[in-house]
Amino acid sequence: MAEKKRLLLIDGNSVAFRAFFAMHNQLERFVNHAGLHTNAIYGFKLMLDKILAEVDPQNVLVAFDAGKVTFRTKAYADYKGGRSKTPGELSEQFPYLKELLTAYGIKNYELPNYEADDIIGTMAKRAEDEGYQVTIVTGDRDLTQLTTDNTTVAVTIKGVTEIEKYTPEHVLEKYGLEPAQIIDMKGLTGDSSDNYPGVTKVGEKTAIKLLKQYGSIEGIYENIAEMKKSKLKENLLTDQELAFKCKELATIKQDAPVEMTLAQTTWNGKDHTKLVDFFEEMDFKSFLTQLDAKIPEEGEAISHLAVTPLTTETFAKLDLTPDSDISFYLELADDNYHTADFWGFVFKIDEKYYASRDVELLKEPKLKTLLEDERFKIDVFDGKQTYAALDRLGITLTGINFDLLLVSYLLNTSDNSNDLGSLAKRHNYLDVKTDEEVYGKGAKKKVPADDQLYFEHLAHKAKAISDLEDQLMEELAQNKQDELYFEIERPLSLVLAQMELAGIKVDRERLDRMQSEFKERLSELEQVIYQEAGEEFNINSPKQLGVILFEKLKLPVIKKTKTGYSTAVGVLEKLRGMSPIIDNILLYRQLAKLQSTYVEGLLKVIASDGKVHTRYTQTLTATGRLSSVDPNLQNIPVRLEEGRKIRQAFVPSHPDWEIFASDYSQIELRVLAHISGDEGMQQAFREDRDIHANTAMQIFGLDDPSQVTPNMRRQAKAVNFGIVYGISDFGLAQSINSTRKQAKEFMEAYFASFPGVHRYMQEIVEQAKEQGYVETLFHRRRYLDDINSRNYNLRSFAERTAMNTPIQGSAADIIKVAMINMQKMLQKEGLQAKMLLQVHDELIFEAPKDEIEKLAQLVPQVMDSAVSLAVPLKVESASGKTWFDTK
DNA sequence: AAACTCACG
DNA sequence: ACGTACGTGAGTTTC
Repeated sequence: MAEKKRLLLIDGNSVAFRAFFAMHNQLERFVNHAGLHTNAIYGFKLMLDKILAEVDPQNVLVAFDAGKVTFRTKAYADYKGGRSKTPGELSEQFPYLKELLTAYGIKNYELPNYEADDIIGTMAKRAEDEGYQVTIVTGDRDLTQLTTDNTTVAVTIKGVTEIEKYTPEHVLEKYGLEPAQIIDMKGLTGDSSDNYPGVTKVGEKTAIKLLKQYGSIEGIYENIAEMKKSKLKENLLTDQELAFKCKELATIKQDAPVEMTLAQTTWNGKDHTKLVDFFEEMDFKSFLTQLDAKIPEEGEAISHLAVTPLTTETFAKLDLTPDSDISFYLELADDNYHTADFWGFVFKIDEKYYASRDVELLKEPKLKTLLEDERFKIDVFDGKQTYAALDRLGITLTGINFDLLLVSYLLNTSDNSNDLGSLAKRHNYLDVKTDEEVYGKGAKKKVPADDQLYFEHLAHKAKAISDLEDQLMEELAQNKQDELYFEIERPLSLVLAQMELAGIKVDRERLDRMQSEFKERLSELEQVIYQEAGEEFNINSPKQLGVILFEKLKLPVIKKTKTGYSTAVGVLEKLRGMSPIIDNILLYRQLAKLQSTYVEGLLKVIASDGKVHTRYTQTLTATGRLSSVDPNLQNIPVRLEEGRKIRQAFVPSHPDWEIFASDYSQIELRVLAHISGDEGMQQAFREDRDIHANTAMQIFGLDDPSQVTPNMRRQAKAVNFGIVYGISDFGLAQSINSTRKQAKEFMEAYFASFPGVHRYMQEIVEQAKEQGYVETLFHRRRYLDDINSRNYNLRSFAERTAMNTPIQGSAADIIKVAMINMQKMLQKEGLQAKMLLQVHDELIFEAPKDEIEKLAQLVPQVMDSAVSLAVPLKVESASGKTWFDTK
């Protein structure tokens, strides 16, 4: 069967609105030389590119609303009444949006008396009758009523380039309704944005329930006599006329007098000249560069580069001076650079490229010097990885200048892909493929056999590093992030590499013993649980466990997940005492976790030197924290005694050495006291008071610490946590197992006691809404795209993030500074001690016994002088034979 | 690959 | 009317 023709229909007003508000926080950054706002045009263009590439349509039409008066306003005077006026910054963009469409070769259409929806409905119907496959793009979920087997409705979510596609199956899955029933639902619920009310007290949930039972509004009223007396029935009867009216309003016309024919919507592609003119007029520089990059060869083709395969013979050609512009890229077979096979390397030296598969060449004096002599400044992608991998070849990388990965992350902490190709694309640099494109993925991943193809890919990487340097460093400077890069992140990358390379010694025998102990206890527990359940099942399967607990044993269901019963710890704890099986399951879970994740997990990653070498991800978290992988050494158990014993397996790498650990006490709350300027809180820290007890006194209105009960302190501690996380009454209530009302009272009492904190919370959210991002003490920046969203959940989440990120992120900044200073200090003092681990607010070392005393003095001193805040930083230390003993 | 659960700060 | 505490990584089951 021949492939169907495809028609793309776009709801112009709706998508423009979405684009405008999605980029609302960027509003003032998108203004062209003539003073025109361009954010909606920009967003619209991104959406167009994406959907055109995806659908590859033969016909395209963008429909617009013609004006305020439509047949709906005639039928219902208040239709769309009370809707706030379109902002001037948006309405001025519409004429240019139409210009954009013209340049894209796309027709647009509007029809007096009708809305864009009706044009779309009508065209969709006509096209379907002609055997087309139709895709509709809109920001308005109401259009899902048009969904059929041949019409897909793509609703923009979260900005404009992400879409959710509705097929009849998806509508059914999402609402439990047929597409045609959407209008019945709207009739019942009304639509506040269109200002028609529907039936009193009927929301989505109720509407869906009614429609599942009666099929349609008509069906409901035919059977209403049989419904038993209820408030709902009363409301349905009172608002009967309204329900039918609203259904009519919600129904999209499929027979509007649209004059545009299907044939007239044929799409013949973009008009390149017009596009260039238009982008120039809009000052869309990045789009212009993209056009240029794409001109040489139609489509996705990448330019060719001449690469010299490097051999001992071709060394002679290398023309090097310290002034040379050098980029270096080392290719590895997978992302564990401590163990990965070497695939090759490339140098860009001025305008020439040299590549080889044989990394042994790097050991040749000429190249080794190039990498090790600090007079040569080298640009890289991921300096930490390059440093650590070269260390395996006995080479110490020195003179790192520009680190593309690191700089790109600092510019936007949400951009955390670590593929050079994808990362370059996000900076509008398209002349390098992704690794997946060149190497394939998963089991199929392999290095290309063809030298030409492979070396060119490497060369393009080196070129991208080099080409992006100026632009990104400029942006860094504009953001006032130079210090963050030069003084913190870049030096830190080498400190981290050294810590990873040092690794921490693991006592394999100890883990082996734990493994057999856990194995025995687990199988005993297993038998007991089977007995109590009356049958054998997989205890590790939440699904099977749910059936046992809630169906067979008929225990009450506390919480559901989207696929079934929740069996999480919180739930099981509520069921305690109702059946002996619960305690056994909890214990089983605890031991199974320790066994699989920690005992067996750790045993699996012990290297041949008897150590584990984690990798710290420096460019991942949105807040600036590190993370640790393979293994994760930042979540080794500590809270429960049983789990804490895992730490006995972490030992010094030499006899007569010890483990030494120091941690910041309450660093996040101290940071908060500093940045909020709250006098009372600062005072409490200056006097080194128990901060949770202090909070308890404040919120319970006590005047003496002796009046603070353990329970009050516990609740106050939860409030302090809540404050750091960006408080919500709901979240706090959950954490102290209390009511929302109670939580709200705590919050109010807290804010009354700490007015500076209250003011900070309001101001930071305000600031985030205005500039679209928040910053830490050292100008680490996190963009909050949803901060002005109309979606309550998205917006609330962004608001909490705005409150939390400067706190969590500044604490991360501080310990990073401490780490750099510490590494220098160890060197300066000529100590053998080694810094091994960082766990967000603590540093872990190993050292000869006779250096411990010195460390106990030095480490806290370095840590608490990392920055100077309005409150002192407090550091606590401990040492012992194993990590377990540093308490 | 997604969902669930649970370990850490 | 709605559903959230902030930031992570990893193991197991299920589809």
